[in-house]
Amino acid sequence: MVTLADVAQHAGVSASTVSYVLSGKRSISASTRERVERSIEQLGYHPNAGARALASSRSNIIALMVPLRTDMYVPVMMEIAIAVATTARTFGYDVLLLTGEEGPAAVRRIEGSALADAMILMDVELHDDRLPLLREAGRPSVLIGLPADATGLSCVDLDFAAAGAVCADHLAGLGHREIAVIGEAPGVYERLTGFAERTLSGLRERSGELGLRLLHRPCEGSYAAVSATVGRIFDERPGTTAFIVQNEAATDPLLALLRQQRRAVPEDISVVAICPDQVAVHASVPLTSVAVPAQEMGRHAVEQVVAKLAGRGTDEVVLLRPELTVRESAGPRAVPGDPAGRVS
Amino acid sequence: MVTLADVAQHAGVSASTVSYVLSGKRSISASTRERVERSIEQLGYHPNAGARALASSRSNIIALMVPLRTDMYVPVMMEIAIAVATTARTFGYDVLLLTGEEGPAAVRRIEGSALADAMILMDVELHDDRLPLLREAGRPSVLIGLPADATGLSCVDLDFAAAGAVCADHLAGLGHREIAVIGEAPGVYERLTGFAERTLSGLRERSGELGLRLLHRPCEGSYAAVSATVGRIFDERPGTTAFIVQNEAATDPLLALLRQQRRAVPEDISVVAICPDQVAVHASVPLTSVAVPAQEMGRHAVEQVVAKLAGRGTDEVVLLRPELTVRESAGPRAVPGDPAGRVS
DNA sequence: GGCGAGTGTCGAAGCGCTTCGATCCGACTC
DNA sequence: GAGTCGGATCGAAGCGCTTCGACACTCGCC
Repeated sequence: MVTLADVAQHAGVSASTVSYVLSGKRSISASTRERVERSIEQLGYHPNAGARALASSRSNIIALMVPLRTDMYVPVMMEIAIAVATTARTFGYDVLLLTGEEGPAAVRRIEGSALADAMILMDVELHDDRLPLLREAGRPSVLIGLPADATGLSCVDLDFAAAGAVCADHLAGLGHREIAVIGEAPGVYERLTGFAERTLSGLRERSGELGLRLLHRPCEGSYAAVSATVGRIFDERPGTTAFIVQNEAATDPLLALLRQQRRAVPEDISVVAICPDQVAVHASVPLTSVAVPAQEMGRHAVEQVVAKLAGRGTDEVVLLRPELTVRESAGPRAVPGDPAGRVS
Repeated sequence: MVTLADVAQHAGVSASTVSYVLSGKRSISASTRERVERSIEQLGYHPNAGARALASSRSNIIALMVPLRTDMYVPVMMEIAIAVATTARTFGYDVLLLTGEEGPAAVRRIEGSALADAMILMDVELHDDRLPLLREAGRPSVLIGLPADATGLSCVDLDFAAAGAVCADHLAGLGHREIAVIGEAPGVYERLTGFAERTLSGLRERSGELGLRLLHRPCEGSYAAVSATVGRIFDERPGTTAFIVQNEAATDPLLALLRQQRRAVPEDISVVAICPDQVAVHASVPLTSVAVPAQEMGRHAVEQVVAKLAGRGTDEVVLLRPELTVRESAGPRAVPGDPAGRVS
């Protein structure tokens, strides 16, 4: 293995000079720098990560805690994780993948072992047991999600309340008055991750202002569950003309069901989804949707954590503005006896 | 930060003794061990990862290279990644998440910097440019997937050829003679990852033996694409009575389409999928399927890499035996004019 | 022509751990 | 009771890097 000393010898300088060439922390004459760089190149030198971490007490690693479960909103998680990894690389950081399994112990372990310089947590619950540890930790951290109490913490998330409001606005603008909300699986609400509730409260508030009738039902993503839920919704509110879906897995079954029931989308029933663009685009009817900006969240989290590591940056809650993209699944409310209402 | 020296002082022993308690590499009297362990506990000591890596030249980190793209077979990838992370922890390893973006450079970087002790590569292509580097690397590696030339490398993968054969067997056993195969997106074949081709060749071979007629069509996962593909299939082979689907994203659209065309599954048309169990279970008709054992592959890869790190274990290609689970989507072929054929 | 201010480079002291002898001591043998 | 063996512990030497203070040298200036 090639070491700093090898490079120094090859370039005819001292080890510290090579180090300064690498870090840029002191000025080095152009000629020396070039010589050193050539030697590095020729010898194929890579600094030893362990030695560097030990000497500098910075590992250039960011820990990313992903949820253990692989059943829910997987594509979003994956997209965030990959965005985190690629963005981190552009700042010279690598990413350590931790699963939620270890819970708070993982935070302690990372903190204690100096394995990572900072942490990014996904899938944060409202009252997450890791939060107290993070607050008193010596290392920066950023949450993707929004806990009940965010004081002393940095967070990045979609403004789900605003997302709910945007959906309500859009459907109200199209003339809809009775709206059904197909939510995440009951388990998501039980785990108190918050985002589903925030959507709902934004939705409820705006619906109140706009005079919409809202019916909310949590729902598993399976075809059977969606079928049962939709059945109950139409039983309870036969006048329902629009759905808002916040459940990646439920979109396809919902569209399939409506088709089967000979309810045309968007002519008879409008559907607005809150989901990644990818899901919206690939649906059997391209979905008018509010995007969950997974990549942007990942990128943002890294940028914030890197800023903190650089001494810049403070604790702040960043809620990304939701953007509704009009596709084909939502149209004006069909007015009974008015065929014009069925023109898209 | 608490150091080894702090623990040693607190326990009234030398630093090396503490180290040996931790590593178990020399025998330590029970009383000393207990004293040291109590001190570790009380002080909340965690060994510094960098120092440990430097001194021992082992980082206790396994690098995992995941594909960059987030459009294809995402759930499988995520499941593998999480299985790798959790399994690695049980062996005392952490996982470094690398994206395919860097390509061969990442292999060199990890190798040179000693950031990780070993590598696991996902989404390996038939002629992957990383393979030569891995062969001459000083660190063990395991591929999830199967390249064209696996000499000098360890691989774990599902035996896709056998999976294809199992599907053919099952459908033949139910009396089907004309079978259509809906494959992965054309991009998957172009990238030459191999698994799709292996399925196909297994399928073709067994079909030949059994006298089945096979029609294979690559297909994007979108509803529109599946619709077009299925249309063409029925045009070309009106006698088709069964589908084999190897494309997670296409299963739902396929079932929706068949329903729309009033072809009942499994009464009129049988469907067998090659996909993760989760997808099969959640489909609108629970799918008879050959599982892609994501977790098992991840676990296996880690176990193999750990064995190699321990000096045990050799280069070997492990092809997991496919298992077909009978659910509800495949039944006996409907014999024209024989209503009994429609009894499941 | 000597002084201060830069500028570029070097040496050495660690960072916290592992690991290799070396040492110590009690138990056992003949 | 001297000799031997082996288990338990210690000391010290690094691992490869960063970083601080020191040093040498150049330059412009009064």
